[in-house]
Amino acid sequence: MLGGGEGESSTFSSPKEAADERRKSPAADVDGPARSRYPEHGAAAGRYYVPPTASKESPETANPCSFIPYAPGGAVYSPPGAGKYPSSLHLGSVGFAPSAAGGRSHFGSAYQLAQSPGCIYPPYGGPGSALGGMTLPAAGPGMRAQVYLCNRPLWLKFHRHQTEMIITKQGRRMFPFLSFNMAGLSLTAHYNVFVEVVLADPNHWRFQGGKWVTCGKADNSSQGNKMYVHPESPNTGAHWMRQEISFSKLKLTNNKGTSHNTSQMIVMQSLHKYQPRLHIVEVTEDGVEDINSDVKTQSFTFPETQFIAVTAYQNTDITQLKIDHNPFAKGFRDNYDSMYTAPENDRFTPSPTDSPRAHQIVPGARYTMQPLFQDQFVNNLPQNRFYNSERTVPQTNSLLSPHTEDGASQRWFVTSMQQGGNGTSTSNKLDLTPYEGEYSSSLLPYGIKSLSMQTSHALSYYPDSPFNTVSAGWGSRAAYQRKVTPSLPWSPRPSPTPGFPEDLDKVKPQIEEEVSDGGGVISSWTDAQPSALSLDKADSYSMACKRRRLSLNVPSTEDSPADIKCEDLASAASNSSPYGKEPPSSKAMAAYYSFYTNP
DNA sequence: ACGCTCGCATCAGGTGGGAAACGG
DNA sequence: CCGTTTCCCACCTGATGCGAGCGT
Repeated sequence: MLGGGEGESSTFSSPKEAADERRKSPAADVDGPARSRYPEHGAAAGRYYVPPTASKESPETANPCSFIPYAPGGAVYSPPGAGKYPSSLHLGSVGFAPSAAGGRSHFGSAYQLAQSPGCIYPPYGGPGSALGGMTLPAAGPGMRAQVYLCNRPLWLKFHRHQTEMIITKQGRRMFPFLSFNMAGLSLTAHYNVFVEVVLADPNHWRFQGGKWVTCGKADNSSQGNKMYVHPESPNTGAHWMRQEISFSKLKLTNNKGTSHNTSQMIVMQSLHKYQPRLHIVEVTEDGVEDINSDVKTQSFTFPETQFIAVTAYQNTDITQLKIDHNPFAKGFRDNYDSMYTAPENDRFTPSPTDSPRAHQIVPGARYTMQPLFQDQFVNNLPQNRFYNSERTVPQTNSLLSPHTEDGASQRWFVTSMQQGGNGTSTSNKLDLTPYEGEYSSSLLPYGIKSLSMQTSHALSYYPDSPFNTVSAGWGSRAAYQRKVTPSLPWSPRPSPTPGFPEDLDKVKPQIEEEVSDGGGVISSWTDAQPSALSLDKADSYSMACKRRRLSLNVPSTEDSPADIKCEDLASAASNSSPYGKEPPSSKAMAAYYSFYTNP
């Protein structure tokens, strides 16, 4: 029913067993042989990520969509001994690109790079603007991979307030968690996929006066695991590209001495800023690095996933976002019940009948939350139904599902970096421009066509969700129609809204504006979407926040416009193809899948 | 009888809040 | 003293098992 997922999972009697089995793989075992190739944890202390535009007071930083330091010539923190690796990791890959003459990295080197002290954020050499010109490379060896941050809109929401991640002794999951879609891998080649978390800057941080300020130097002596190998590693390119690759089980801890579950925990220090990085390493079939081959490692960095590790939340805006978006924190939502019992007129938002975005506007658990919730937790699907691990659902749904009303469905895409290639880019900003046309069709072969929308049961895990037909971008939502109650007043799709292209036309320029504009992004969006946002998501959200604690630094209401923008876009995209009976137009896709690229 | 779906109960585990403990 | 960390709590989700109901 679910294509390859079930078949593969059948190998193991349980997810745990499957994971254990995979862990036997040298590559998958972070403590095993493969791992031994990585200079261990202590070395990570010296690795920093320093955005070229460094100053946190700069507009670049202030703008969630422009904080990405892609300037090729950007400042890079380069501790002594950092010079060994190509400074090409940031938003790019090391290797794989056939043309990456100057930047290719040996397979083994990539690992070292991942673990070695020194700079991991080399100048971004991309052109900065791949707008519209981007196409997916044909599958095959030697091509560059593209990686999409599936839940990027959610990450952006958090990033605007400086994301915080709780760390505990026993380990705390990340929220949002990392979730990617991949493309451009060789279908038959085997890859290890893992996440590494490194210091983002050399500072120690503290929350003072309602904002984060640096406070001395970071403790470079941090020890412990910095890597989390995806439990499905190693696996084929086809496997990785089939559906979302999520790291929902990844845990963060401050317990350096922990000896159990080290493979699932990343050790970090409180009040330090970290930057997760995704690595894709081509390996042999048995998961061993092929040291005889060149250019086998690609690394991707999404600046919006940067976060400060804390043992207790500092910024109440972050707390509120967590509560609003993390289903496990539903118990802390104070309007959970009222959202259901309140009369239509008393709600914070009209029913979706009035607007396809209505469910995103209400702060209540089952309104605002659900789509994001699905996004993040689709990964918790019974693993044995898929790939025994943190998989979600087939990319089929995530890419073309019409049930993608939430902006989280958008995929934010990073192509592997072309070393020394088109180094003409002077862009210091994240290129969020929706890519045009060809991408959708190029990507389709990886499952979109092969899997039926109805085959996915991802939403079966949210049977009570009125939005379970809404793909939140975790991409993977498929219609779970059986349990959807058509009579629900907020039924996400009472009548698919036609005219998506028109909406899209409005949305796309706004996104571009957001990307290119520094701090004015939010306001511009707000101004541009007077009616689209008429449901006052912003107001709803702010109201919700007002009923709770409010942090001193940023008015909660500022969140809304940006949030809406992302969600609105996805919503528009989803409307273009009700229930997936027809794929979105290339135009829709262009706006729907914005991406980072550095060809 | 058998297979399937569904609803319910149970349990494990994740969540932030808040108080207490810790430590510089 | 104050900032940080730890622990416990109530609440929630998700996985699982069981039995009832239904159709073949």
